[in-house]
Amino acid sequence: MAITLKDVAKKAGVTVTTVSRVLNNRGYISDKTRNKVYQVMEELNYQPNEIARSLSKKKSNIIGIIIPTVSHPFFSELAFYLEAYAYQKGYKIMLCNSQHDPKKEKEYTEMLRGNQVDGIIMASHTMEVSEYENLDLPIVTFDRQIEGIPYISSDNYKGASLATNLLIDKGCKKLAYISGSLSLNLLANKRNEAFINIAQSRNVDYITAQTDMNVFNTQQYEGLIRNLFKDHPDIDGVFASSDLIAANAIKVSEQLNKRIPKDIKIIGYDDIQMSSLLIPELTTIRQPIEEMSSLAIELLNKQINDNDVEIDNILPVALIERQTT
Amino acid sequence: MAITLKDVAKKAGVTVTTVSRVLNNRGYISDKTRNKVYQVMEELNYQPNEIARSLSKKKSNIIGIIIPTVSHPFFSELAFYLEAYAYQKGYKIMLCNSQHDPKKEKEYTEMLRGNQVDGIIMASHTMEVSEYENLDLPIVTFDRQIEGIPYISSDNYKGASLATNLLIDKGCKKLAYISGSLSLNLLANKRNEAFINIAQSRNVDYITAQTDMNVFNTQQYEGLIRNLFKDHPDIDGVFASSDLIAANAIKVSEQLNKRIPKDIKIIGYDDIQMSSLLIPELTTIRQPIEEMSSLAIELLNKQINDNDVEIDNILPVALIERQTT
DNA sequence: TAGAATATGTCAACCGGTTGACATATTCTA
DNA sequence: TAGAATATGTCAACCGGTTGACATATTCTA
Repeated sequence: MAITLKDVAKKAGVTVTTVSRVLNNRGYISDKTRNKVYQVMEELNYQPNEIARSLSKKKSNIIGIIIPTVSHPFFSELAFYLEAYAYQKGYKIMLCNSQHDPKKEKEYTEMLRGNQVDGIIMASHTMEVSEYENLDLPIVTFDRQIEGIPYISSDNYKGASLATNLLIDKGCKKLAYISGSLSLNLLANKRNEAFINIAQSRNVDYITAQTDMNVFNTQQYEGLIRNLFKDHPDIDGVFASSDLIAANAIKVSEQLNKRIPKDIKIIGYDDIQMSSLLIPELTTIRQPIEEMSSLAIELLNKQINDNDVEIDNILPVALIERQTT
Repeated sequence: MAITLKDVAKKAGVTVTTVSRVLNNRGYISDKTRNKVYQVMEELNYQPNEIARSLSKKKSNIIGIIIPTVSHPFFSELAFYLEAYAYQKGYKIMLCNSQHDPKKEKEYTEMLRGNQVDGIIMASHTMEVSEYENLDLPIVTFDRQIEGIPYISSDNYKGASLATNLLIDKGCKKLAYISGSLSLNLLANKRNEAFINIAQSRNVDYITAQTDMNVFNTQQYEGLIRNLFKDHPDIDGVFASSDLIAANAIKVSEQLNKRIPKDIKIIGYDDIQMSSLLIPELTTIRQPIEEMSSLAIELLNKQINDNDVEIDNILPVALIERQTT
């Protein structure tokens, strides 16, 4: 049977009010009484019931994170840092994999709302803007700009510019930009925009290709890339919107006997840990995943505590040159 | 201000008892009343307060998962499936990254206990056995055998046998087994055992190398492997205890101009998604990550519902031959 | 028509902790 | 010594939902 605050009070010879005062560092408490209470709690292996505390204080200290899939390397790293920084600030993380399915996204937000989470970090973006209005919760989004909601993004335009210019500077004549679906109005779509703008302004031939919305696995990436390379064998420069897509492009290039970087140069986006593990090591645009995570928790925490926050949070990217260019 | 059950009852013209009956499908409720209540809940955008329900029902429907780090590809995949299967059964996942730190592991279990989780899936194993006894919670462990606690593992001995025999059958004369720390008494250590047994019984020269306990990143793997290859340049067969370590071995081999599989053959363990993305594609021992996850949730669910469960759950492995052997 | 079945209401205790308002006791300070 | 400061207790309402026990009303069935 679970030990309650009442048991602690009884054994410590004080009232539940006193125990609560000790726990919440509220009011006057002598060191003698405080130590006695802590000692009894330890003896009884007492753990305050966070559910009861949440109900009473109307604060759960739980943050929900909704991501497309935690098995994707970018999001697994993001989840790792989010949890670490959240924990430092006394929050717990509830993990939700939406697989970019609007229905699941909606379900998860409802679930999180019912669980009285203190806030939501939204890194999955298929829900309609209007559906955010019903939430009445602190929210931080990644890569999506919604009126009144603070968002975090890396400088996508700059990143894509760096990548596209590098490919051109290194002599590429036919560029390809490979990404996930552009049908969501995400800030990451600026990568596509920059790619096109720069290719056009520098008079370089280019093509773009997108996956379907909920594509995160290797077979589908491979298929798309293989077809692209078959249809456009003169592609000699690839900019991919993620390192994972880039890794697939490396793979297909190898299979088609395109030497990297001699015959084809490849640039990714993210700089996930895996990118330096590839052979050849991937040149990529680095998103500061850890900083983004830390900032997300900071922004959310501020909102939870009714502090003002910056709405627009664009973090700098960096070009990380390795062996694919 | 949050809508409560009371508001719903008032607007629907029934009592809170009736609304509760509708919500919990308890007692007699006419279809007319049921529909009316649901309609009002929708109009008011009412979401039952799961915190209050958890306190009342003494069931949170939350499962804690403690893993070394979700950014490791094996654990990110595991976390993905755990969350998916848990959600199907009405559970929510609280994510905890322990980084194989005993102190953090202890903290997380305490935190989860305070949050009244219905159970814990433990895939991080530095806590003393005695510390599990205080938990009084349904638990499932991965890869660790603790008296009275159901565990899940793949057939480590079989997997390592398949790998070691394959290397020898393919002509390797000097084998190396590279793994994480063996100082924890984990079932995965049977891989080491099998490796040594088979090498010895088949009279093949071998060596083993281990990382420190909390090593999960590439630089440290690389350093260890590079030193190993430098000190033992005749190694021509590598069995790694994870695909991630194997990927590093591939990398270092390339750097040292060891051709794969001609000069050196490499086998991993896990068959994470990344393994087929490597160049050359990795031969590995497949752990059925999805099945293990599904089973873990099943075992935990049964315990939560006071049903008997199997303690020993060893899942079969498979040899997946690709290009590194 | 009597009794059973269906349907909803009344009532209040319960889950485990929090907290405001005030009372009481003791110690400290000017 | 009076008043302030420190320290703990008393009391009960509160958080939002659940539920048992019973009452009351209506409808159905033999």
